[in-house]
Amino acid sequence: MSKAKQPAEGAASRLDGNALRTQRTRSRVLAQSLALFNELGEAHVTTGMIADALDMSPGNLYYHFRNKGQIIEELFDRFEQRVDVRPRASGRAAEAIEDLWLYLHLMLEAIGEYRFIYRNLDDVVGRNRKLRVRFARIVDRQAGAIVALCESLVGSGAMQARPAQIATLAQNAIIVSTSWLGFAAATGRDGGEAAALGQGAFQVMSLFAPYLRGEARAHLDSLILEYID
Amino acid sequence: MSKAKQPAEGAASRLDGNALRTQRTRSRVLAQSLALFNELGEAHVTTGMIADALDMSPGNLYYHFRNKGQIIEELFDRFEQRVDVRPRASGRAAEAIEDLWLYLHLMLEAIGEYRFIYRNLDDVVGRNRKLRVRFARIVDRQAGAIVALCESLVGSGAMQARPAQIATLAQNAIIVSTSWLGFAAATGRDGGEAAALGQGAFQVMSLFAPYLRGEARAHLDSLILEYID
DNA sequence: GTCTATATAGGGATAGAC
DNA sequence: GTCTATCCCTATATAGAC
Repeated sequence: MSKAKQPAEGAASRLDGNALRTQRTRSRVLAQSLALFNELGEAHVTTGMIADALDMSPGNLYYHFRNKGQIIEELFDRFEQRVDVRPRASGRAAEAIEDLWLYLHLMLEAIGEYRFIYRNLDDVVGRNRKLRVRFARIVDRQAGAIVALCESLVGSGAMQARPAQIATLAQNAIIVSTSWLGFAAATGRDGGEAAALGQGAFQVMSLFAPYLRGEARAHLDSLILEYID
Repeated sequence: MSKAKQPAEGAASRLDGNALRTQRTRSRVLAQSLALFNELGEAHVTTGMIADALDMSPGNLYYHFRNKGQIIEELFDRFEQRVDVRPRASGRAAEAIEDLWLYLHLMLEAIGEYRFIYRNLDDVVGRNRKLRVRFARIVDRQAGAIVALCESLVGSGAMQARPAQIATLAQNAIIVSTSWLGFAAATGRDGGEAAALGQGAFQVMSLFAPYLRGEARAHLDSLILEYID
């Protein structure tokens, strides 16, 4: 499926100095692109800006990447791996709520690291058939993970919710996680990325609160208070 | 604050035939722009496409509007008026839940009509200082309206929630309302605008369900079932 | 008020030297 | 592998005739 990306490969298949250098340059481009995309929005970052930031010529950048779309797709690859986390699912009630907390926390961190994807979902993902399908699959996995965590909570008596409610709850949790950063930016209240992330975690966790029972609910409240200071 | 927009005004201040025609042309441009923005996304609609769709020359379009940004701002004006709805707030419990339902429904409709704003919040609103402030004010009003409706529900015993919970709930309701359409499009499951809107209403209303008590909750469930068929 | 023609600018991408 | 130079296209916006 994936073809060789570098032209100079037929002669020597060993990883010589040049190949290493190539890989390093590609990585630098990806890292710099991610930083600029996150800061300015993908559409407002030109290939020239990326090259400039690396003291590199535009031509050289295009030696390593066919086009701008390829940079985006490779960043999406990395995000896809980064976000593919199997949640821990311990049986005990006291830990189940922390499992949920941990999982959502990891998701929000990953979203923050690759927020250019979420800042403009429509342009980055919505218009690219391949990415749209892959993104939908990521969302499905996330929903599945959240549902499993909720079922674990229900099993231990810490949560009270019917399957249909859990499904809707999981959807809403993903929507809020997905949209919070962009929403905060659009209303101009992000006030720093760290603050926005903490507030986002609070918003997401509060979705689950009304379904929790007994000490699980108190436990969640304390986790929230701890997190947002 | 707002200067005269048409040059031919010093001579005759009465509304003669030309002035009427001008206004009509401006309206046609705005309507066509809205349709195209909603369909393709603001960034992907050129002034030439708008002119073409109206069998009009680009030059003529620029006679009526200084630039593309002005079209966007005037559409935002219309949206701002469209969305500025004071919710009804009746005292009785049975009606209070319908007041909330009605208000959210109206919001979702308005968002659907001007979905190009929400489809790409960052580009349309986030980068324009004036629009960003105005959008934040709209969100504040919406939050205030939802909070008031919830307080009314609490007062009549139909809802059980503390003020802090209500504030967070209102925020989440706005985030889901705001983001649902874009999210559905990005995951490729919108399956028609009407369906997406109904599903969005369902997602939003389900946020309130766990805080409702007694027959109010049953009432909401029936409203939801009715709405999504 | 509307048109045609065009100036202008930016950014993606390529050619060819080194 | 990297650079310089440049092509090419698209889109905003303007000039000036009718």
